[in-house]
Amino acid sequence: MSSVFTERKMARKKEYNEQEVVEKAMHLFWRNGYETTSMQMLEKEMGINKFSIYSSFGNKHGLFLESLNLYKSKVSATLLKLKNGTEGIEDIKHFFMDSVSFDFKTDSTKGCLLTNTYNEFSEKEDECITLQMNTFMDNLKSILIEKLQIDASKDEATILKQANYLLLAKHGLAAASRVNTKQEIEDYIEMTFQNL
Amino acid sequence: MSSVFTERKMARKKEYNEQEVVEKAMHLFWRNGYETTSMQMLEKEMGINKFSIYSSFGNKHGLFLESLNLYKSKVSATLLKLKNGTEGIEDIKHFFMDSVSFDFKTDSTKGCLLTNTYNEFSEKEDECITLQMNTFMDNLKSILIEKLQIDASKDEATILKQANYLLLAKHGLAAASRVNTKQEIEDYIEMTFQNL
DNA sequence: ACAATAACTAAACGAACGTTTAGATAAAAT
DNA sequence: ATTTTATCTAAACGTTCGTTTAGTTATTGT
Repeated sequence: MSSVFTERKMARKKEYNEQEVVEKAMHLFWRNGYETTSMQMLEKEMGINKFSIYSSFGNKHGLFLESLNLYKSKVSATLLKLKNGTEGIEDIKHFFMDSVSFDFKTDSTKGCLLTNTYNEFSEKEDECITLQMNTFMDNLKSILIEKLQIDASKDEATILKQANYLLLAKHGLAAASRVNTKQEIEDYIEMTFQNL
Repeated sequence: MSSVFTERKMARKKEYNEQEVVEKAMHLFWRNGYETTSMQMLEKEMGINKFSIYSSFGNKHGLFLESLNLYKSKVSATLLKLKNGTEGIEDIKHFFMDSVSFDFKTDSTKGCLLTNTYNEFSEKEDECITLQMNTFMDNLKSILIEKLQIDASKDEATILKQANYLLLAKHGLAAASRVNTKQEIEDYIEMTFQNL
């Protein structure tokens, strides 16, 4: 995304807002995945020409990274809420609920963009995406550990075990939000937290 | 796959065994997914020409279906073991362990072909694959319900809830087998069954 | 007013995809 | 031995992909 500082001499104004078109691109990637989404589809959905896409985002991959960042910025609110919580496991449970609500809000059949991306790119060899994914996962894991540590009675091994358990549960949860009903998912969350 | 009965007059013998080359195709699909695996890669891996692939399996999609069937036939042993078990939840737990062992046996980074396929095609609209996946999932779910019903003290609602929980857990498990260590996965299974 | 230039449209690019086909080869049938 | 035909090789097919480019339009600076 070109900075405002790099636009020295402006001969003609852009007829679109970059943030707005990224939002549209994000929804398309969210629904269809990276590979299945073609430049043609993006052109149509974003309402701008291929040339404009390339001049603003470099290439398809760059646009996808911007879409990922936008998604992350949108979920950062719920993540921050978890981070600032003081009630330990209850905060994590609320985070799970919030995540499901977020992914259900706009469209119930898309799941979590990050998890979808994680799945799609685990087969590929894309260092850039892999790094982004691992960073996010590691960050989430460390927050989970932090919350679990609030209960001082647990030893380090138990905490790590439970953090892993929750991370995998979150993964299954994201996948489920594309096929299961909201009730089934809430039941799943309920059961997941029964044995912590 | 052409039946032996359709080969009325054989003018020249096939230089390959169809079951053998499907096995090789399956491993390629397993590792890379459907879309990422190209006919060129399949040619090389299977050791036969594109013409031979098309004459034996119709097209890429047909070959993939055969690969799925082969995979299912391979996991059917562990599924049968679960079906014939009499110890309820303990059988399910063993089934989870067996599944992980199976997917770890050949290569630790491929996960479960069925789950991978389920993830990849959930975005697409492929009735044939979707039907195959749903059939398998429904079948597994009914078996889980059957095993949970062995404990007569549980009411129907609890059983359905637990079956869903286990189905989602199995999904998370399959995804995990591509990134987590065997120890982490066994810990996860242990925790999953703590409150059933 | 006019030159400079960024943003637009639309066509074309080369590469890769899944699929088909023309022709050579080898085994069976007569 | 010759014809027939299934299987082989290898080249080509038409599409679609992501990407680039040539040419037009609109805004800015002088």
